[in-house]
Amino acid sequence: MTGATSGAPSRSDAVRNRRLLLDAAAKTFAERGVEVSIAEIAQCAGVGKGTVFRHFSSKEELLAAIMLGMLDELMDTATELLTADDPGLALREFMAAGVQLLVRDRAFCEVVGRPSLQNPQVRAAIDRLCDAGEALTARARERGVVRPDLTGTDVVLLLAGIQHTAAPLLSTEPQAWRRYLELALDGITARTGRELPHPPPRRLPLASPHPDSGC
Amino acid sequence: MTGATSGAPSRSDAVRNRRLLLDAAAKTFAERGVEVSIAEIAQCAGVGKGTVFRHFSSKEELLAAIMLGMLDELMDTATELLTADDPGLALREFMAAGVQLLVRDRAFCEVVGRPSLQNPQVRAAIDRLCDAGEALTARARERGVVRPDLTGTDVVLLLAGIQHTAAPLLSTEPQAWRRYLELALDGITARTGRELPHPPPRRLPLASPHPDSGC
Amino acid sequence: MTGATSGAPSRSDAVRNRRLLLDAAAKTFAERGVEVSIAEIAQCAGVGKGTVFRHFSSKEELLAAIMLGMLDELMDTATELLTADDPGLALREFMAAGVQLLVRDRAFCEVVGRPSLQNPQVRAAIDRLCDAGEALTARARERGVVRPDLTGTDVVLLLAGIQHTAAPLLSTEPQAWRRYLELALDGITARTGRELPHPPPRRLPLASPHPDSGC
Amino acid sequence: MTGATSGAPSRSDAVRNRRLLLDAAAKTFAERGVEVSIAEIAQCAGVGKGTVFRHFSSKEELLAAIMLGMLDELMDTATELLTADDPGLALREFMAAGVQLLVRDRAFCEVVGRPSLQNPQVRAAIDRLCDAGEALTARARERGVVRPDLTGTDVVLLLAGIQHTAAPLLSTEPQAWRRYLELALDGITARTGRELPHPPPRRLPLASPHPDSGC
DNA sequence: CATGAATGAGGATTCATTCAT
DNA sequence: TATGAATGAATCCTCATTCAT
Repeated sequence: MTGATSGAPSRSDAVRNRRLLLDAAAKTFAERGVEVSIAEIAQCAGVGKGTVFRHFSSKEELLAAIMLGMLDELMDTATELLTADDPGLALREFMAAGVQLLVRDRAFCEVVGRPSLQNPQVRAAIDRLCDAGEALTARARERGVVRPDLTGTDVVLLLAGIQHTAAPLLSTEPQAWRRYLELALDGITARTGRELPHPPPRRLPLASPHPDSGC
Repeated sequence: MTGATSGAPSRSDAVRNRRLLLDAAAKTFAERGVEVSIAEIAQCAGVGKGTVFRHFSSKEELLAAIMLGMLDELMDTATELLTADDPGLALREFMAAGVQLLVRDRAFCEVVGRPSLQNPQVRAAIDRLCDAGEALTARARERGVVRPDLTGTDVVLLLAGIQHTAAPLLSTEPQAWRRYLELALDGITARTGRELPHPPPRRLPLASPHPDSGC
Repeated sequence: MTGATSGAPSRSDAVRNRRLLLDAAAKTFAERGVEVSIAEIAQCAGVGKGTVFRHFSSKEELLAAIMLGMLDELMDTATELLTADDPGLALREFMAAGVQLLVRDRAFCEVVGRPSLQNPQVRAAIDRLCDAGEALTARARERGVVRPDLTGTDVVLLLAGIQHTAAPLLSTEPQAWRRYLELALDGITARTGRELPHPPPRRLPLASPHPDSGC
Repeated sequence: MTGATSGAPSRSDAVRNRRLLLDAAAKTFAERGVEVSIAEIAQCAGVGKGTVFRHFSSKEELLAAIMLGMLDELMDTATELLTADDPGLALREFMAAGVQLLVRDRAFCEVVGRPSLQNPQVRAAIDRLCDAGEALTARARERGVVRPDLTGTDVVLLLAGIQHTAAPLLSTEPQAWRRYLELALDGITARTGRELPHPPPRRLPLASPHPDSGC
């Protein structure tokens, strides 16, 4: 349920430390991005650096665990919203929840579409999220409240896009994302008759958009 | 017009090296982001590390020079489009140009809304770009082809948002951004009668969207 | 008493390494001056560079720790001598101890009156040393064995002066400083009736004697 | 006469550049010490870096040339004073001149007793200076105005010692050296009956007082 | 000759990760 | 098991010196 990557420890203090660590890491990553040092996270959690590596074999893995937690959280929201009465409203609420998550978490933003996403479990979680997004979208499509060629993956991708649109404003206008969410909603509900130009994505390929290349 | 930050050298070999350097840096930053080391850029340019610092007194300044070049390029596009016949089409073309620029350059994406933006010249260039965006938007607003409360800053912000939306797809679908540009255009041209929820931004504040905080 | 700047580590290996480090740094600084690289000190101590920075957060701090140790040592000598029977002899012994310390340590010489002295703890230690010097001098003045306008700060300043006078000879004549100490003692015990020309210093201002200036 | 180390150039612009360079280097070394970069000296002289190396094959050599100039200047003073009426006053004036030279020149201070002094021409100039100092001292000794075992080398060494004694005060009390010059004069004129403890130096050995040693 | 561009060794410092206690 | 000490690769940057223009 938690998306733990390492086998969950059994001793109670270990369990407690893992919790402490995840909370501290989540908070620190959220505030300062993926660049925070392990030392800082450890200090924030009140444990030694060694303990971090006992629970997570690398920084990468710790980051993945945090990201998984957030994805799972959003996934839960999506699942709940699947049973909502108004599919259009449900979609809007899903998007609002997703954007808010991103807005509150700097690392989450940095990770989306980046190498860390190569982690298989994170990939799987995103796939599940896209599926849930698709389910929400399908309901909205059926009701005709969104354009017919909109996919769940589009919706998930838009979350990051909306956050990123608002990003430069957020420090002074923490709610500015609502403006761009609204704009996006107007975009996806527009019935223009025209199809969107590029074939709809089904799944995220998850490779870096700017792959390395020799010189 | 050129956006050069350091005085251009006059000797032919220096000019050539500076060109080599800017090209290598642009290419490397574009592909790998702002994290690439100076050593790598130097190697890519076929010069010594010291030469980089002869031309640009710090990594920051080199990055700023590249960014300024790109911003100026986009600015030029905007200026040209200001005299186009169809204001709606002009706006679309401006946005397409901007998104394409971002799509091709990882560093450019990373720099937008981030600490590097603190560089005064880059800030000024972005302000100019927002002004140009506003001019383009104003013309479109007057013709009624975009919603009345859309600003030039909205438009500039959307560039990064659209790029970011498509980012995870770009390595396999390099043109995917067109899909989200279209979606955004549908959003900004929608005449819903409703105002967008958050007051429109006039200028970018340029502080980090995720300010540090203690633990 | 110990003059440690960083909290002393508790683990036995760390304590040992810190000792190794301080000894190596003291020795290397003493022999080669403040310019020695951290790498060299680390190698001399048989530890990695990182270990140096674990114990001392910067080269400056390491240097300060060494200097503080020496100043404290001299301070202890001064304190002991304060209870000696013969105030004149006590002053002489204090000066001999101080000059010897300087003679043995190149970095200590370089640090006196130089920017490193900006370190608040080192400044404070020097102030304390001047106070102790003043106490010793006061006793000698009362007995009439030194000129009436001689201050403790004069005495402390003379330590460096005497060392520096002898410096060029020391490699071939390690005891040459005794000659100039004697000369200085004759100077400070002289009862000429004339006052020394410049008002006596009370405390060391500690700014660089050759401040920068443009060209 | 100038102590040039490189053959004096013949073309008039080269002569002029050499002069410019020496003046700029003297000024810059004086103010900032031996650590100033060649680039800065070149800029201060208004010439290119290459020109510095055309005239002086290394920074070391440039420094030596400056030092030679100063030593020659002091030497000239000494020579003049040899014909003065009052040998005691002459010695005092020589010492005052020497200390003032040091006080005004940070590099000169740094160089005395340091590796740069290994330069043969500088060594020779110092030897000559010691000889001149000895001549002045001899006259004073004959008149009985200085202690009988004082040598010219003692006197020269004392110049640096006096400057160094006053060094920490000089930025706030530029004339403080006069206090310590007086103290030194009282020391060397004292007729205690006792001989100074260490055999008088005849010549300066000029090796670093803190020779390197392996670890 | 004069210039200043290019070089690259060297220096301080950071940080993920390993490992002895 | 938890700790934090040790490590060393990697990074940005400086500067004396060389050399093409």
